[in-house]
Amino acid sequence: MPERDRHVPTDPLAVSARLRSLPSRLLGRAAMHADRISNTHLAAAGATRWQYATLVTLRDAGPASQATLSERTGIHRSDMVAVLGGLAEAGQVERAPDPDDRRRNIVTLTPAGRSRLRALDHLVDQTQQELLAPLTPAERAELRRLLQQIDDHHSTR
Amino acid sequence: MPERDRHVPTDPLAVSARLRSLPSRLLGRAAMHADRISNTHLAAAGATRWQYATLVTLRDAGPASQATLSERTGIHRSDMVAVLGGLAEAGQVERAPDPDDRRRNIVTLTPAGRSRLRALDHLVDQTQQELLAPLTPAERAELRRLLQQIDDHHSTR
DNA sequence: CCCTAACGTTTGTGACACTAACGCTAGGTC
DNA sequence: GACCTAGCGTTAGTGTCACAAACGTTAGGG
Repeated sequence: MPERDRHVPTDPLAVSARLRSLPSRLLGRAAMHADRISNTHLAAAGATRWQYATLVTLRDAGPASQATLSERTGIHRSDMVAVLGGLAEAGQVERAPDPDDRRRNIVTLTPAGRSRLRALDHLVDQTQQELLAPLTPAERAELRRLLQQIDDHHSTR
Repeated sequence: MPERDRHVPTDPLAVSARLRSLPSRLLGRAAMHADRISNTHLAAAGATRWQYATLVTLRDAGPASQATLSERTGIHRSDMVAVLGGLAEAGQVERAPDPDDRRRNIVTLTPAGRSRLRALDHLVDQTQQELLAPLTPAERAELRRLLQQIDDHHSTR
């Protein structure tokens, strides 16, 4: 006796083609994977993405006030407080009042922070490899280029 | 008298090149822009991204239980409750117990939901245009392809 | 009759981006 | 001098998103 199609089994994998091709949705999902991967790896080393971004910025652009660090990293200044708190507590960063403007803190990378950063650099590179595993080198470069165009376009305005 | 360079003005725009080129960071920033744009437009129409995804999935893959809808949309089943609650309250969806399995609710798109969805389709298309404005049609297709590869690779495992 | 498992639901968690407000300090202008 | 405006670091709170844990209900197999 042939199966009566009660419920019309409705394959759960039948995702809408429109939904699957929406760029905003694809971006969200890819970013979700990226977040999960990099958070996992960084957490295993006892660090966070914000801490890494702050350390890199201090190394590449030099000591700066918290407000300047906020602009450079894109981390909100009210979140920067805790980030620097953690880094200072770990001795990777020094927060000293600016003698020329006592509203400011001048944040400096310590030797400990610098060596810590080298380890994290290595780790972050691995996460990028894992994230971009299915892409060829040329495709990775193209993806970077396209994403940078989108970010620039919506950031500068 | 020439300006003495106290503070070493430290251009706030001096973002680290390494940080700016990190794919995971670029993905996060692009997704942030995408979220902001689509949330703004959908909120103006009194809808959310989750509601839209659910409506589209119901239209394209047919009536289904909440659990099946969760798998198809990627929305967690504990969040799906409120989404369907909102849609049902607005009369865009009907939630009826499955006579063949009383654990399940069969969710169906109503005519009101269908016409509402047509309006949202239009609106969502506009957000994609706005998001991808700086890219050529060929670049948009390439971006979709690359993002889909990343998503597929990290979803199927 | 158990046992296992799936379903819908409620409650809570954590990361992220952001707003609002506060005390303090700097740098004018009257 | 007194006054005002604005930037700084800080705290507390908001909203979205993805998810975990647990509970009562129902199905179905040994």
